[in-house]
Amino acid sequence: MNKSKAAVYIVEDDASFRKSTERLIRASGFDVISFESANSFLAQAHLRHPACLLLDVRLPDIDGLDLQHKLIERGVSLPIIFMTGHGSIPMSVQAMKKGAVDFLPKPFEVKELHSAILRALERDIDIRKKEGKAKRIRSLIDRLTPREKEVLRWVITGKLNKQIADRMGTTEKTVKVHRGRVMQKTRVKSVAELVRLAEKVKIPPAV
Amino acid sequence: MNKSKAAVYIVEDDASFRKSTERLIRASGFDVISFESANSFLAQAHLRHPACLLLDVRLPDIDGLDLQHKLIERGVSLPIIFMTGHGSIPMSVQAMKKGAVDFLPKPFEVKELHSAILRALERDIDIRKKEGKAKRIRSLIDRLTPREKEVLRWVITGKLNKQIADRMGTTEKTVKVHRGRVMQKTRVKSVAELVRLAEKVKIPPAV
DNA sequence: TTGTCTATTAGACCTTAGGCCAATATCTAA
DNA sequence: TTAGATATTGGCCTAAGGTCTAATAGACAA
Repeated sequence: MNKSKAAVYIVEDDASFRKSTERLIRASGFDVISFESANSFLAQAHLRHPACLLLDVRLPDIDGLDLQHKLIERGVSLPIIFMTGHGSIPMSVQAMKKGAVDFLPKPFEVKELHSAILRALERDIDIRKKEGKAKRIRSLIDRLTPREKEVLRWVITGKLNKQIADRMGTTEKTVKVHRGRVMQKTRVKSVAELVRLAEKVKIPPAV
Repeated sequence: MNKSKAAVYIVEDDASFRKSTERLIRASGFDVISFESANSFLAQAHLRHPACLLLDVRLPDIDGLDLQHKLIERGVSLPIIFMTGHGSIPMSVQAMKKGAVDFLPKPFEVKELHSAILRALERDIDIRKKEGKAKRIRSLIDRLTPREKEVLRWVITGKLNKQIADRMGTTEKTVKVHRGRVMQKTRVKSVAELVRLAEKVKIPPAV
């Protein structure tokens, strides 16, 4: 949406390079928050969004690639653009395999950096949107009782109430009640919507 | 499945390197089919599968990266492993961005090549499986008449027959008939299955 | 011209789904 | 012990889905 409010995190130990890059990015209309080490960045409790990370590979404490790995492990899906003065092909390949948006050898063109940032921010917006949606859906589904969840899985499998009752060892009447509550609690008005909802949070159909 | 029958295509102009690589891969139990130029590879009418492509970046006719691009344009989803003696970081990054499985600077370890091939073949199997499934589904859906397709889209949106009839300017009866035929032709027994089917071939719900 | 495919509609009939009200039983937390 | 959540079932009634038979009509191909 409003990209002028987007944040670009920079983790770079070379002070002069960091500052000049900072100025450059600010000039493009982004907010910049910089760090001179990986750990000081990790100490950040809260990340803004949309945002992306401009990351130097060689750092005093943690290697840039290791930081990338740590973020993935923690489930932080912040798009990363690597910068490096002494990179190698295997290094760049590894970074890209793990989902980096780009890998820029210093010195690089301002245009390249700018386009990489735009791509990274777009990706962040995309991811956040999906994550947000999945979160909202999960919170709805968490309100279902165990029995209701069971019915949900059979319903999205396409089974009739009668069949569900058989498999669950109960009566059709009971299934109907559970089913009705599932529809209420998940706020959908049709099985089709329910199936789509379940897909988004990867609830598999029952056996 | 049976990886011993997998094919590895090699496109490499350096004859000695090509032959030694060929031997190496054959020793791992794969079939190898090699070419000394991109065009001779492109002339191949039919690709085997599972398979992957070991591609040199610098070639006499077409650049390896351009070949990758051409394959993508043609909708050929063959996993590619690049090899190169004079590569650069931007080159490897570009290749990876476009979906290469790996990018190996010569000389590389046999182990690396081997693991890259295994990953590439697995990816190919995955892709083929999905493509095959999508193809089968599309062939089912192609047998639907225009009117039936229209009904299909409304059904997977979760609309009632009555509502569909309104929007299509016809009667509920007619919708029921179309709907019944859609279920028959697509061989599903429930709306839930139909929704899942449509998802797999990316048929969007109606407005 | 004839025949097939497609689209449309009707009527009859049966099955499913879903909502409303009421009641019972269990279990847990306050 | 009591209130609340959960699971269960029944009866009753309406709406919606699904199938079958049958008929009409236009488009297109042999």
